[in-house]
Amino acid sequence: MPARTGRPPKISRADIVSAAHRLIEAEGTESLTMRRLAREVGATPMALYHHVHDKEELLLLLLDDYAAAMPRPELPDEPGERMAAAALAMHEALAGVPWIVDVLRADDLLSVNALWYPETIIDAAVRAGLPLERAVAAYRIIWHYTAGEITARAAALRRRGEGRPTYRRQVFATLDAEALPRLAEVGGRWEELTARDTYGEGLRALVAGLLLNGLATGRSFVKRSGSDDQMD
Amino acid sequence: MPARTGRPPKISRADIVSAAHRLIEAEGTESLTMRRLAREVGATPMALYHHVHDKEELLLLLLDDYAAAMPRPELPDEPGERMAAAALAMHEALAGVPWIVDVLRADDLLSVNALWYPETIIDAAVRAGLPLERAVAAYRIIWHYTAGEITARAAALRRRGEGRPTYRRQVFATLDAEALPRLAEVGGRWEELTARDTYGEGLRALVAGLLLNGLATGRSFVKRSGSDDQMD
DNA sequence: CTAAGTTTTTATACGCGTATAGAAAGTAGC
DNA sequence: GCTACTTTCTATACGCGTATAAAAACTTAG
Repeated sequence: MPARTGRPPKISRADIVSAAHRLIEAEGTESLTMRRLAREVGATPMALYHHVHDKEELLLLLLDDYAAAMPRPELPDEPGERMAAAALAMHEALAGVPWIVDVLRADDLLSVNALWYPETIIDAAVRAGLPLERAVAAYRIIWHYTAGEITARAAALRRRGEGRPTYRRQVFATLDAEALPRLAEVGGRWEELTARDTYGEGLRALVAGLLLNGLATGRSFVKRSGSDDQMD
Repeated sequence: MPARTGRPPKISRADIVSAAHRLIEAEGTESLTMRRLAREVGATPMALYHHVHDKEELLLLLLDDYAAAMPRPELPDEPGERMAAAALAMHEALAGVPWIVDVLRADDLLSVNALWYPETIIDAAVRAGLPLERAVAAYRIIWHYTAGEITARAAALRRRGEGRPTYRRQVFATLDAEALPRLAEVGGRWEELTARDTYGEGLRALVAGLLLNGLATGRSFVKRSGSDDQMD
């Protein structure tokens, strides 16, 4: 029964998504606006909203296509390495998407086709000996770190893009060396140091710490200080 | 010489910032728009732009006031605990600012009055035995994790605020249990598990891993996989 | 053929951040 | 007092995401 009731659609969700891909490819991220996209598919802006709930959903659909196309890396067997490798792949995938920041305000799962990453990381954590609940927590912690790093990376890129007097230079110029000796010591090297890619380093530290914590009976080398594990 | 040349200002940067504070206090974050704020100080919207570069700068100024007023916690002496305590304080401070997400797209330093946090964390890392460069890297890694966690937290709050069918429920409903066994195993408990506050846990793991890594001569328990420490 | 019902598309409008151009309101030099 | 010069503020406009209401284009029931 291909005959449906109601006015026949002029555009489809797939049309919209593929037009969005084309648009981004051809004219860059900034050209992807609902109005421009509507012109591209030959409809009015509001027509789009019958096919996607809002712009954020559209970006998620784009990301989903993107995630589906990403190659999945060979994974090492050792659980810790496996977690790290999957997280690095996730990071690499996200870092390649220029509009990612607009979608990273979402939660931890992103799109259906991206679920391979949490699945793999959680599975590796379980194989490392963590109970399922803690493995989920470990994944989320890794996710938070990853999303935060990507966001900062995008911000840094943006900063270089604009001409602005960097603000940080101003901060370090008017820095009170008595109150903030370490920062003063770093001084002008801040720019240089923060240009380095420390994702891998942080990730390895994080994984090491998570597995250490999860396997040991003692909670952590850091004594619990009373205010640091409330439930929100 | 209090006599300056040019048209005398009707409003000042301080006026704007304090009006913004009032506005947020009285009517919530969403009411803070440049146009509304202009009405509040009795000027046209564009007049504001002679005192702040853009809205993001305004938010940074607000955050700066906020950071100045935040109490600074007693810090333990043991370096690892000290790092964690400072980071927890930073996290707590940020988590209390509802519009923080709009400002977290910025970089690592935020505002002048917030510099106490990086200073303290870096100092503690140095006391723990890390060379200065690695201490800075450690701080940035902690920052990325913290910013990411705050962003996700805000997203979760937003999600609860809207009525939307959660999308995650939909994801887990149509989940391919063969391809994604761990996620299927978690199933409906995802919502519950991800509502938990894991910041403290992740932070302890991170600090432990960072200090482990920094002090040991070997790089990490994770073998370097070749693609994970490029410089960008 | 017509009337009702359903789905999709259009028209219009709102408030947003902010770019640009120029008017307003002072001081300083003559 | 007039003219320059400087600083600040106003007027207008653009494109953005999207809410709301109505029109358009079908199918189905009678």
